[in-house]
Amino acid sequence: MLVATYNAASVRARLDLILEWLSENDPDIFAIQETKVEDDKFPREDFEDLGYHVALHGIKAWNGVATLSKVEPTAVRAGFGDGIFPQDGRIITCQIDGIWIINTYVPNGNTVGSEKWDYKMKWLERFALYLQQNFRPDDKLLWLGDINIAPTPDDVYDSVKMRGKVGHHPDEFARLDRIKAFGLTDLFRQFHQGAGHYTFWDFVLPRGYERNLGWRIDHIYATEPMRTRCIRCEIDRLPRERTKPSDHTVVLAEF
DNA sequence: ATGGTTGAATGTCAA
Repeated sequence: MLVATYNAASVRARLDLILEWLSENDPDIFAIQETKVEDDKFPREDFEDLGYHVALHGIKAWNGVATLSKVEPTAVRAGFGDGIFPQDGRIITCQIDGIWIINTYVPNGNTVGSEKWDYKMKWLERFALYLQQNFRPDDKLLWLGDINIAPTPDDVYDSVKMRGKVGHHPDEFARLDRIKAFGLTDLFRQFHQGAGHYTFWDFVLPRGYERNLGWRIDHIYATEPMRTRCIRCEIDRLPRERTKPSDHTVVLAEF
């Protein structure tokens, strides 16, 4: 089984790129973040034509998550399902072929100390609670998406410069540790060590991709029953090298 | 020193 995740930075702007990637790689599950489109405008048919079911939680203009799967998803839940936390297109959960798939677009946080930063902290705390209240560590479960945290010094191009900034801050590390304490493992680090493995390169930095000024902020986490079944986890840089790319690229895991 | 790019929407914000 092949599972992949991709922050598309607009699913419509990236439609041809995604359709080609799906045709070439034939994943069983493909999680998209930052779809930037309401559900009734999502290009559903293009994916259905390739044999995918589509589970959506989109809003107008920003955010938005979509989970595509060859096997029909069940128990689809958009948002945290508590009627309290904002339904802002950042989390969609479903069960696919007996495996829980939680696809998230974690808030960016903008700048440390801002209102958006506070929301990111609260969101991460809410997500830790969501795991504890809805799942067990011995469930077959994957958490994947744009996590918006580079958790170790190897996960960002200049850790000394970025430490204490948004995306590489101790308060983020602590909250991610608490989430992982549920029983989740970062699959990429099961197979690859060291610096330079990134999933996002900021458009703003001149020749940022060519100079590999990146961040590893798109992750796939697994509970123990899925970790032991994982045989491969890779970053595919090809989508980032295309014309009109997203600023992120695809991360994939095989089971 | 606060630049630079992209997408959605058409103001300007979010990333």
